[in-house]
Amino acid sequence: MEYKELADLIFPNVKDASYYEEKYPERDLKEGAMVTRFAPSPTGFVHMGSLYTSFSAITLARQSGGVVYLRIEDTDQKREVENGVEGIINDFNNLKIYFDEGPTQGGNYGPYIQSERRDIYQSFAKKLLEEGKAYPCFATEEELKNLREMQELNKERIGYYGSWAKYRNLPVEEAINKIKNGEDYIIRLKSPGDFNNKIILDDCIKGKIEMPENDMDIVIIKSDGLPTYHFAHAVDDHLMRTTHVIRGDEWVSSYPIHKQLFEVLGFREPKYAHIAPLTIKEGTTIRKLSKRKDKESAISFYNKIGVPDEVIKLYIATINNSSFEEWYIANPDKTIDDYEFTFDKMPIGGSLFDLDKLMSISKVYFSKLTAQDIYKRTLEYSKEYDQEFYELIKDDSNYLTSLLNIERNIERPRMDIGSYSDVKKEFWYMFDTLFTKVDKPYQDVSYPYDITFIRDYFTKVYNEEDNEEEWFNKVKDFASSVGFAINRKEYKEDPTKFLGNIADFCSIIRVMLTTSNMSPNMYDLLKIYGKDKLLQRLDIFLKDVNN
RNA sequence: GGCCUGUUGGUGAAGCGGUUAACACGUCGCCCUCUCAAGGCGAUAUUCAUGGGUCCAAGUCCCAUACAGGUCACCA
Repeated sequence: MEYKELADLIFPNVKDASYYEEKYPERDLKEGAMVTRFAPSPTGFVHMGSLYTSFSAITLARQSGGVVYLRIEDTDQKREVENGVEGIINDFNNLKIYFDEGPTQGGNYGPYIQSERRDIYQSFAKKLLEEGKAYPCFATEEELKNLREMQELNKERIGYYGSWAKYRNLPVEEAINKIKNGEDYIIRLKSPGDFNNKIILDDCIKGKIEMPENDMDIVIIKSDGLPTYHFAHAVDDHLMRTTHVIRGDEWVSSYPIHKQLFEVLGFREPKYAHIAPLTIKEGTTIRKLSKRKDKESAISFYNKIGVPDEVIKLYIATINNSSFEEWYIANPDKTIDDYEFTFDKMPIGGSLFDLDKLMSISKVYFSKLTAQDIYKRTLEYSKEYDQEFYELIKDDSNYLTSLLNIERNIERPRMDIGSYSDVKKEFWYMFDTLFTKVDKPYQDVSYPYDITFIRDYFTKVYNEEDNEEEWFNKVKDFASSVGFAINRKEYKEDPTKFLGNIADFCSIIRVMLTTSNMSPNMYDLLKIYGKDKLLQRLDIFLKDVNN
């Protein structure tokens, strides 16, 4: 009776908890369907870590025929970021990642923003108060600090528990009086636990973990009337009928609190899957990938360098399930959606984030695209990030597309492009505007012999109409006539008999056009560039190199 | 400090009591080739942090030690 009076005094105008139990009934889903969620705080943007965790929640729900929803955990008003919620939702939209329920699309289990659920938490807190399972605590910051110091001094476990919990057994009338006097307070759980008891977390990923039972009188409602993470977790995941709580493994150690909360509230406990964090090496130490320190943590980083979102997803799938990569190599025509992700293939410890690996996945990804596709996306990319290149390619899709087609429509396509920005790096020399901008394009080029014969090749031999075989035969004939070996073995036997090998001859042409001795197939490049322009570049080349 | 977790090659990792210790990235050779990318072949862990133990048999189970990470708020 006294408890009831106290509860009514603290929360006079909230609905009975049973109201919410009825409002949010058990979901009608088929056997084995998982209900998962992604529950970020509204920091304003999505980063690799959140993408990684949400990926598991989403795929597991989808492939089991279940439901995944987005819940915003904004119970810390001090951490409020302007437009934080919108930012996150926008990022997910841009990545084409969709939730079944959430702040924007709604759903039957909302609201999906915790600050809008205040009354719900208070109803359940009131219920606990009425049952004597929670109590108001009037401890000041000062008192708590002293308590901590005392515990440190005595080498006791630190925290608000057992006999240290000063207000736990405060007579109810006194509590009522204090409240009526306007004293500040918060609501704490009256923990029924014993630290010497053992409980077991049967984690879907990590397996069985034994931990001591919780005996801390943790805060459930803060002085601003909002719940702590722990309390909100229990209430929300119960009411939203979550079956699998998939979250970062920094939460493992608070599991005893959560288990107890579910018990005290009379809720059925969900299954837990604790995901190991993405880590990064800094010098010799390994630490969690930080959204503030690490540039490769931001999705915008990949947008900027032109790595497609799909590649990020592929990379995440690769580290999320150890056998995905092998499967994907064996089934190149399938997509992520065709793969069945399972808990037992998820990493238990942290995974080191590896940008090299991501770029390698990207190259494979690009090699499967069509030239038209790459052109279209490069156009979009350069419009935003490289205006100069955009102007060069926007009105002539054929030119770039034909370049991108070199060695593409074959069984083993080229794998040298890993981002939209690589397109320019790969073909810049094919655009005169870019080429003439370079100060001395051939400054590092020199030959131990006179190369003016190359003019003869272009004026007398080179014919744009030739097919590749004819072209190469003529190259060989000409090279041979000016003193190059056209047979590798012959050249190896006695190099002094020749000016160089056929490869060296080809390299002169290649360097002339590209300034580099690495390039895609030369026959195609020459043909696409065109003979008239080749002669112009030849002039520049001979002038510069002879200097 | 308490509690929890992890430690397999240059890197990410597979492995669940008996395998030549997968696979991928990287690196290095050779082959192919007009170059590069790709591709083919091969080399990169006599050994799974260290020390004990259990067992006919241990990377795999147990115990210690070391190192690394997480967590111990009116933050999530």
